[in-house]
This record gives sequence, structure tokens and C-alpha cells, in this order.
Amino acid sequence: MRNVSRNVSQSTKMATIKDIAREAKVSVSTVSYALNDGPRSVPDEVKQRILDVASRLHYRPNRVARSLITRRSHVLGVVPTRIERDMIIGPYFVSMLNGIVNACEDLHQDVLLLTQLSTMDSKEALYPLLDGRCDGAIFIAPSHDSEGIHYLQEIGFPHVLVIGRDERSTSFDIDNSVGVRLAVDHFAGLGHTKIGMLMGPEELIDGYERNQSFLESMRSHGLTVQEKWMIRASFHPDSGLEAGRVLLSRKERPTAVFCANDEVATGFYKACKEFKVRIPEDISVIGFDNAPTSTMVEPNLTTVKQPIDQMSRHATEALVSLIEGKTETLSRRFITALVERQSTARPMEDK
Amino acid sequence: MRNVSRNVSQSTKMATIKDIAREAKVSVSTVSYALNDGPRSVPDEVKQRILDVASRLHYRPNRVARSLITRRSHVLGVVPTRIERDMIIGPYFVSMLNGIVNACEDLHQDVLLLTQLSTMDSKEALYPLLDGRCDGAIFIAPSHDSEGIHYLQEIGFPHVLVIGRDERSTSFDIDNSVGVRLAVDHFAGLGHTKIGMLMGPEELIDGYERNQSFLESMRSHGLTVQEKWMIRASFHPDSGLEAGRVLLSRKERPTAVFCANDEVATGFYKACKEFKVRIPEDISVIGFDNAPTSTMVEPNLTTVKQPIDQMSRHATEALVSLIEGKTETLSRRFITALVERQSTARPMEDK
DNA sequence: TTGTATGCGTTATCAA
DNA sequence: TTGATAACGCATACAA
Repeated sequence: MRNVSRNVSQSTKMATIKDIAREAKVSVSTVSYALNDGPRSVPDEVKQRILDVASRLHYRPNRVARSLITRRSHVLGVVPTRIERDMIIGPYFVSMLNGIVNACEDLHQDVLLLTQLSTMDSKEALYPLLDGRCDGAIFIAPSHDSEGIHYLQEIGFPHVLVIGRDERSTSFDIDNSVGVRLAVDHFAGLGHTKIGMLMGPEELIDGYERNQSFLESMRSHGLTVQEKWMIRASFHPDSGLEAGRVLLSRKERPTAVFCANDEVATGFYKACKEFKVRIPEDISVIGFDNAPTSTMVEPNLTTVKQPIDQMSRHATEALVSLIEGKTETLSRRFITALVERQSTARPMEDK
Repeated sequence: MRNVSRNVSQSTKMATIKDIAREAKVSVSTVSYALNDGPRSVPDEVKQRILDVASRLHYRPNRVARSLITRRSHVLGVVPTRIERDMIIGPYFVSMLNGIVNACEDLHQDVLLLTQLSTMDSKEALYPLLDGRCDGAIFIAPSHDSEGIHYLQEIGFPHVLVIGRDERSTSFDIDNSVGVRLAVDHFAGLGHTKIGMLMGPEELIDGYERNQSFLESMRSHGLTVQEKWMIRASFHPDSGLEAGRVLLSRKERPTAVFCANDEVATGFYKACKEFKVRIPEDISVIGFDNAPTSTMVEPNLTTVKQPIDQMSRHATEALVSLIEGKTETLSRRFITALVERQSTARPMEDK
């Protein structure tokens, strides 16, 4: 047999259980059972001999072959939301990924970042996920009601949604309406009535919900929402800067501004500086997420915290449960909390 | 044959080429050739029939089986440097990962994040990397001279180092000494002579090199390095804050401080605020990396920029080249540049 | 032009 | 207690 390897890159030939079997004068099955500690028992003496040979040959099991037959890869797919190609939704996504990786370490899983899933609105788009390389998937902030998610539900592919919600999928998220209410309550409690918002992107579920919740919260406080103070932004500092310029250019300005997330707030800080508007003396600001940056800016940003570490860990553990066949629903909605720092004060008129 | 699936999770049975062959009344090989467009040609009519059946059965190729035989997974392993378990070296690592993911999208590769590689100082520790799940690996900021890297070199496993350097591995990094020199030159040009440093961690190659380079640069300017102004820190804001407190508690203070990276600088900003030290009036600050946060803090941080996007793209492309058998060395050292912002000024004494 | 048969490295199922 | 052998799903050398 010609042995022209197509695999030009790896020079040394890997030892297989076959090689070990030959060296140790036993059958491949015995080798397999010895290396895996079961399900069949192998006498200590022969097991030791096999282990020695394996070590001498630098044997390492081929997990591809193994997962072909066991149908388990011990890999979790992660599908990041990507905004205009860039994967990262700022520091937020990072924390989430970090939490997933930490949980995976404990659960002996690896993480496959699916780069090829550009869209999720067809069955076909999800094929890269279903080719056996991973046992299940975590979707971070998926767009709502996508065809892809429905398909996964239909075929029973294990998956969880984090920062996202679907009745038929295991989901982990926060109640945005509660979070936003905390912010508006805080403004109202300080005496603010002229409250504006740098809104989040409608196509992201968090953006949509926070925008809606703001309107509701204002209504429930009997406060009127001024169209001129509702400025659209995306979850990005640059966008916050631009939107902030628009807002601060109005003839009349609000005394408080709720930003759809901390990155937007960071951009708004810059706009305030440009317009020589002081925080919190001239204008109070609240963000959302409690991103690391919220304590880096001056004054430190008052914001709504969501427990990302907990969420990512729960999501990861739930996915592994689903993969192992547990069927009970594990969805959970997490608690938010207002973190008071230095970006809020009573409105000027009160003083 | 009993068909008790061990795979409890996935309910629907996947169609295989065998199923397609049966339905389309052709052999499996014909199906394979039709689906892969070669290497054998298949008449258009029969090919169309096969494609139709495949689509009707929602066929998706099992990439595990495929890669077992082709010995290519089209997956790139990424081994992140993890500091005390947390994966992220701040915004820096994120940008790097983002660049890798973007490059992978273009190159049709996915990314496997190896969570199980806790250490790299033995052959065995690297086994999770060598089990066939990925074709090669990118190491981000690996510790220097690790046994693991040498092992990969020895067995010819394709890999690249980014923010790291080894003569025998394809490496992509910056010349820290040039970057540090830019910073010290800038300080010196402004008339500073009393220059301190919040040092990076010695165990990271960037930390080590920047510390060393600072000493050299100072020497070449004929400036004396004061031990009392050289404070150890790790690449983290909290550490920068602590180190900053130590530095600012000295009876005599420097007029300029070089921070080993931007995160440390961010922490130092906080220390300055605590001690009512104004930047840049009382003290000038330069960071390293040009992280997103450098424009979020006030005053915006003057820093040394490294081209992370370029580096990550080059590293990814180089790894794919190596996997495909190209052997020429592709190592490259990238250019740094000083980004002047508002955190530096002439020292007080001059005014 | 097409079908059969072999092998990739495992695990699992036989039979001994 | 063990060894042969059949899968797993695919790609491909060989036959026809």
C-alpha cells in the first residue's frame, strides 16, 4: 500500500490502539477497555502493560474517531451575535464568553466558536452546527423568533438561549422591564421629570425591550415622554456620542438621560464633555449592564447590573444537562440591581 | 437490528449518503461525487436528482466522519492565556479573538477554544490539542520557552504564536523595545527626567520585555531609574490602582509615569484621582496597547498602539498556510506607533 | 459512466 | 477473561 499522506503538515505518525495491541500482544478491544477503565474489566497486570506501551508510544486517543461512534464530541458550540461582522458586543459579550469558558473547564467541555453562521433565518444556515462537531449550542443574544431556532426545536437539537427568550427553548435572561424601572424609579426619586433616553437598536431583543420598558415606566410615573429626547443609538460608544450630540443640540434639554447600555453611556459622556455639560450637576446619567468601563469613566457611572457570570454558568450547565437527556425545563430569569455611583443627582431646579 | 439510540438528545435521525443512494437509486460513491463536485464527474441529470433527494431528506454531511478520513477538520484551535482562570486579558484579548474570528470567517475555518489546556509545560498537557479535532493552533501570549511549544515543534504540529516569540515557531509580535522607546522619547522630549513605571508581570513576555526596555531606554537617555518609582503590577486595572497608590505615597513623586499597559494606566488614573493628582498637569501618563478604554478615560490616554487586527489576521492566515503544507517561515514583527492624546504635558518645573 | 469494497480509529457486539 | 469483527459516515482506489 502506498503511504502518501495527504496530511502534509503533521510529520510524525500517531500511534493507534492497533499499534498498542500489537506491541502489548493483546487485542484492540482489550486495549480500548484498559484505556477507558471499562466497561469490561481488564486484569491489573495486563492493564499496566498496556498503559506502559501507550505511554511509550505517546499514544493519544483520536477523539474524532471516538465521537463518530459515541456521537458525543464534548464540545459546545457558541454562536455569538455579530454586529456588522465584528463578533464582540463590547465588554458584554466578553464577560459572557469568559463565564462560559470557565464553566466548560469544570464540565470538561470545549468551546467551538461558529464563525460561519452568518445568518439564522433558514434551516440551511444552521447546518454547520449540526454536522456532529458539537453536542449542543449556546446562542448569545439571538435575534428573536428566528427560523433557525425553530428548526432546532423541531429536530430536538440541544440548545440554550442566553440574553434571549423563546417559550420553546431553554432560556436565560433578565427582566429588562424591571431593570429599566429601577433606573426610571431612581431618576423619579431624585425629582427628575424631564427624562430622555438614548435608545437601543430595535433588532436586538435587549434594545427593543429596554426601549419599550422605558415608555412604560415613564407612563406609570405619570411622566410624559418627549419625542425630541428619544434618540436612537446602537450598542456602541461612537453611536452614543453621535446620539448624545443630537440630544444636547435640542433647544431644551432633559435633566436626566437613560442610556440603553453602558457603551452608549460612555459615548454620551463624550458628548457632554463637548457641550460642556457637567455630570451629574447639569444632567444625570444611568446606563445598563455594569460593564467594567462603568467604573473607568469619570464620574463613575450609575448603572443596572445583570449577573453575567451566573447567567453564563447556568446556561452552560443547562446545556450539558440537555445533552445528557434531561428534559425538564431549566429556563430562568435573573435579577437585576441598580448600582448607584456618581453619575446621578437631583436636578438643578431643585437646588 | 435494534435501534436504541444512545444519543438521547437528538430525536430525529440524520440522513446519510447511504439513504440518499437508496432513494436516488445510485451508489454511495456517486452520491459522494455529486455532493462534492468531484473528483469524479457525474452527469448533470443524475446529479440534480441526487441534490434533490439530499435536500428533501435535509441531508447534512457529517463532518466528523469526513474529517476522520480526510484528516482535516477545518477547525483552528485557539489557546488563550488565562490569568488565574479568567480567560480574558482584558480588552486586548478580545480584540485579538475578534480578529481571528473575522479572518476565520473568510478562510472558512471555525475556532475551537481549548478550555482544558490549563498548563503547557508537558507533552501530556497538550494532548487535547492533538486529538484530531483541530488542524492547528494559535497561541495567544504563551509563556516563553514552554515545554509544550517545543513538543509541537518536534512533532510538526502546525501552530503560530501571536504576541509571543520563539525562533523555531512562526511568530507574530511587536518589538516592545521600540514601543517603549517611543514612550520614553516622548517623555524626554517634553523635558521629563523624573520618570517612573508601573511594571508589567515578569511571567508574561510582554511584561518582561516592556520592563527591560524601559530600563534600556532610560539608560540611553542618560536618565537614572529610581527604584522607588518602579512598582510591580499585573495587567489589570485593580493592580494599577494599588500600584499607583504605592507610587503616589512616595515622599518625592515622578513627573511622568509609563504604564505597562492601558489597563494598568486606567487603574493609575483612579489612584491619581484619590491623591488629587492632576493629569497631565501634575503628572504625565503613557500607556500601551491603545485599548478602546484609552479614549474613554479623561483625559484621553496617550499610548503606544499595536496593530492587533493586522496581527491576528496574519497569524490566522499563516496558520492555514502551515496546515496546507507551506513551509517557508512567515514570522513577522509589527510596527508600533505612539498615539498622542491628552495625558502628557511638560513637567511643572518648566512652567 | 458507475458500482463495490476498503479504510480512517474508535467503541460495541458478538462468540469463544 | 479475551479475541475477532461489525459498526459509525464518509471518501476513494479499484473493478466493471
